[in-house]
Amino acid sequence: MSKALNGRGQLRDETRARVQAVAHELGFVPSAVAASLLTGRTYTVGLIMTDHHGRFSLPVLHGAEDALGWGETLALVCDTRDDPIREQHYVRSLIRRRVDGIIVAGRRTDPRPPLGGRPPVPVVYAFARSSDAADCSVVVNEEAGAREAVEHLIRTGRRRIAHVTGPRGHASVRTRVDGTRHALHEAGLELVGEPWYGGWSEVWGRFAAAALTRSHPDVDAVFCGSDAIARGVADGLRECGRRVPDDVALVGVDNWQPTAEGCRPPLTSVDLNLQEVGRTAGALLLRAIEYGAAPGIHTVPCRLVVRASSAPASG
Amino acid sequence: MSKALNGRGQLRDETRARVQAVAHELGFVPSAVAASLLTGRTYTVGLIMTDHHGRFSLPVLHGAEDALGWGETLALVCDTRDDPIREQHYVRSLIRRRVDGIIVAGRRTDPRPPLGGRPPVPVVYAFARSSDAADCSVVVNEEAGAREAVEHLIRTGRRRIAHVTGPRGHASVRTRVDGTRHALHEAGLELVGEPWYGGWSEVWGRFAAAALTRSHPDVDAVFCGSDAIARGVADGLRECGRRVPDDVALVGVDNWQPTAEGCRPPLTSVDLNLQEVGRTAGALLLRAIEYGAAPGIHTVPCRLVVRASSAPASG
DNA sequence: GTCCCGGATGTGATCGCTAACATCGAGAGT
DNA sequence: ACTCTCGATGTTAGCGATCACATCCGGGAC
Repeated sequence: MSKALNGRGQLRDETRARVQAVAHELGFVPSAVAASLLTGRTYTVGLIMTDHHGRFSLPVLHGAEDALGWGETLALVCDTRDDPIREQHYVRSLIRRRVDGIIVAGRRTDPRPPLGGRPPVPVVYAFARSSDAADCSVVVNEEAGAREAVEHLIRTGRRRIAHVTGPRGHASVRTRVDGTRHALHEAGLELVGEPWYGGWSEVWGRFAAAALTRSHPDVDAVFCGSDAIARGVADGLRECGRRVPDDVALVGVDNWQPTAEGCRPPLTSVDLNLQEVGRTAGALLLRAIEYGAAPGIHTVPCRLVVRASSAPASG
Repeated sequence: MSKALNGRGQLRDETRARVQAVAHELGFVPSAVAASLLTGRTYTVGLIMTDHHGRFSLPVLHGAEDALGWGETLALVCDTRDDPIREQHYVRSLIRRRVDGIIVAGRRTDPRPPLGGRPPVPVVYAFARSSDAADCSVVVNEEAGAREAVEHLIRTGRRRIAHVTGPRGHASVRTRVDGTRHALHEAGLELVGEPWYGGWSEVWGRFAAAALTRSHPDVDAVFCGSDAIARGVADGLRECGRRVPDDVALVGVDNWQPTAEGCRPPLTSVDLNLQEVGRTAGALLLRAIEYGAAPGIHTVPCRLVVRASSAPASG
């Protein structure tokens, strides 16, 4: 019977067909539970996510689903709401369920402490790497992303480039500042003023735009640490009488559709390729499950999505 | 042993403690797989979602997680990307895995065809009800939400109220128009002009605001079909020289933080209570699993979140 | 006619746990 | 003192698959 349904043993085609027909007739569906008990594989992985807006975790989940083969392997999704107790709880629950592996999707790119509870299965950290270098992590190459954004601005004729970004404490913020400086330096340019550290919000973007216009009226481009900031900057600049992109070009980060396309003008943005992060994490996890762990930090490139906000200067 | 760890059989406390201690020492974790095989319950449910931004599904997932008791019962998440083939595939996969039940989270409120494949387990539809009335669905009371929004506007002194909303084809759009008309009628008022049907985007909101200002310059409030539209309307009105909320009050729908709080001024919005929808769906599913199905359409109320955009008229 | 061979089919042990049943032992009732 | 009972502990079948092995059968070779 198992032979007929899985096509494993050797038996006549006709027999196989008959068994399958009867099975279908009876609505019989073999139990994956019983198979798991014997083989030790559940074809199920845990996906631990820590952000409940899902702005980062969801694309990761989708990528992972792709890699896990649409239902071949399914994901048990656990939202920890950033609570270590809950995380611990979920990990135990996953272990009890004998998942084949675990993906941990972060919310910030700062390294996070590895999963507690000594999971006896492979773990892959996605987006936020584990602070233990012996773990397997998949991260976005944010520095290259920032560099690409700035190079794009330079290529389209901008020279006086400022950087308005999020809170100093975030690893992403520092990395993006480094990338920005690097790209400018390579082109023989300097950042206009210091980086403007603030929040991730539009309000901060508007405020920064006003201040920036006062202190550096000659700025002709702003690279922003997020789409929300960029959108605030766009509105702020417009209200100060600067035209985007004619007077000032803008590039954001996240390529978050609602913000990037609602912005006036639509926003050029660095896409963090989170789906690809998820896909890579899923693929690495599968490989780790079958052939053993592949520790290290795996990097996925960003992708610059060009829209109207960074059109070449009219002059 | 099973008795000691689950505290089920009757045995001396000391024995129980000793067994537990040794088990912990050895890092022994009992296998839920084996238990499921025997008891027939996996303490796992399927969550089928159809929107991959997750703007609707994710809150539903969180609510469901609450109801399912943080790890007591976990959810296998499947994103169908609105593809019936993939949905079918996932359902089969869930059945093979012997999930205890399935939650189907929609993306639009229009009734959807019930799940194919005759799942032998309870199914609860969340947000989008099943078109089969014999199924169990949890939906938001959008009409009451619209009514509440309009009543709020009336209570704060508005009389000339217009409605800018999404595409005519959507059930939500029709329901919200009905709620709006109903509330106005009860107060002895009439909608200013016809409802403005369009898209869900900011662009449409901006366009509609300009047109509305031209055709009905005396409008003192706009109830919008979504936060994105409302935000567009806010920008459009401002550019036509109307002040929000002094001249025109605004209310949106979705209470989607980034949009509602990024808006100038911050947006009063009807919260669809999706988390509560998820919680109810989870609770109903558990009840259905243990005591049999509770068919019918269960309704969850909306919640009006008041922000600056609907402050009473200054005059 | 007998033997052997290979493909087709049947059989049973096993995965890890639970629940029902068997057993055991000590204190109480007669 | 003997049984009776009840609470504590030990034993075992079986959940539903898989896989290795046993069996079976027909045909070809000798």
